[in-house]
This record gives sequence, C-alpha cells and structure tokens, in this order.
Amino acid sequence: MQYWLMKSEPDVYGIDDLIRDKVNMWEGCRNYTVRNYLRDEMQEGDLAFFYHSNIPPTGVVGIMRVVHAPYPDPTQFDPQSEYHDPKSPKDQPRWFVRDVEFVEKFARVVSLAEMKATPGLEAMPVTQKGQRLSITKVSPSEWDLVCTLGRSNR
DNA sequence: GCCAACGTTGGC
DNA sequence: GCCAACGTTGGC
Repeated sequence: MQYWLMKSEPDVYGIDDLIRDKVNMWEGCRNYTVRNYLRDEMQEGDLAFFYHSNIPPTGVVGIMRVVHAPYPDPTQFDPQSEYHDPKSPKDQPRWFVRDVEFVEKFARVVSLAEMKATPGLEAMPVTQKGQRLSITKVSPSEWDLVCTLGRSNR
C-alpha cells in the first residue's frame, strides 16, 4: 500500500466538507505528474493525508482513503466548469479523478512549519521550497511521524 | 498582495 | 526540439 498527501484549499473544499459528504470526487487536477499518480499509481485502499493549503494554518488536518478506481474527470468536458479543458479528447480523456472517503480528523493541525522542523520529515516534498504538486507520495515512516504529531496534544 | 518556482504553451 | 513568455501555485 502507498501513502499520499493531497492538497486542497479549505475555502474551496476542506476536511469538514469531507466529514459532511463522507465521500467526494477529487476533481480538478490539471498537472500531468499528478494525473499519472491519480490514474496509474493510486490503488483502492491507499491512505492519504488531507492537507490544507493557502489559508493558515496550512498543514495536515486528517486522513482519507481512496475508495474507487480512476475515472475521467467530468469537469474537463463541462463548458460551465472552471476546470473545462476544450482540448481534452472525449475518447481519450486527459484528466482523471479518484473518490476519497473520510477516515479521521486529527486532534490538531500538523502545520507546515512543524513538519519543516521535525527530524525525519525533511524529505517530504511539501517541506521543500518551490515544490507545488497537489499530490505527493509519503513514506511509511513519514506517515507514522505525522500521525503521531496529529494525534498528540503537542 | 507579493513573488519565487515551476509547468505549459507555442513560435521558430 | 529549444526556449521565452506566460499562467499558476502556494508560502509568506
């Protein structure tokens, strides 16, 4: 099983929205590296950190699970959508989504600053300057460390 | 709001 | 296939 970190801006879609919805389509990826992760590398049952980007406190706020096979992102064919991609061929879609299911909200946010300061997390892409993929891989040891932090009282 | 970093586009 | 211009991300 592979672990992941997936970013979302909480004013667009945050962990409390996922608690309400229980399952949600992770839509709108328009980057080929991330597309390949979604389409080719993620497996049903993989676990992912939910990361709040852009609005402080930025950081990991909980855990979700990948619950469905990949399928074409419907927003790419929707002219009304901000994610509309008129160049994506209908018979060979460019963009894919996964469904994710809520698993856990941490007792506290594991902030980006804290992750940068925690030994053992320095290889996480999210702690590195200029790294802006919206989905990245997480190693088992990184996974355990961040979970421990998020479940602790600090 | 600024801006550094990076991905994508398109002219040649 | 190079690379400059442009758009976007996302921390601060």
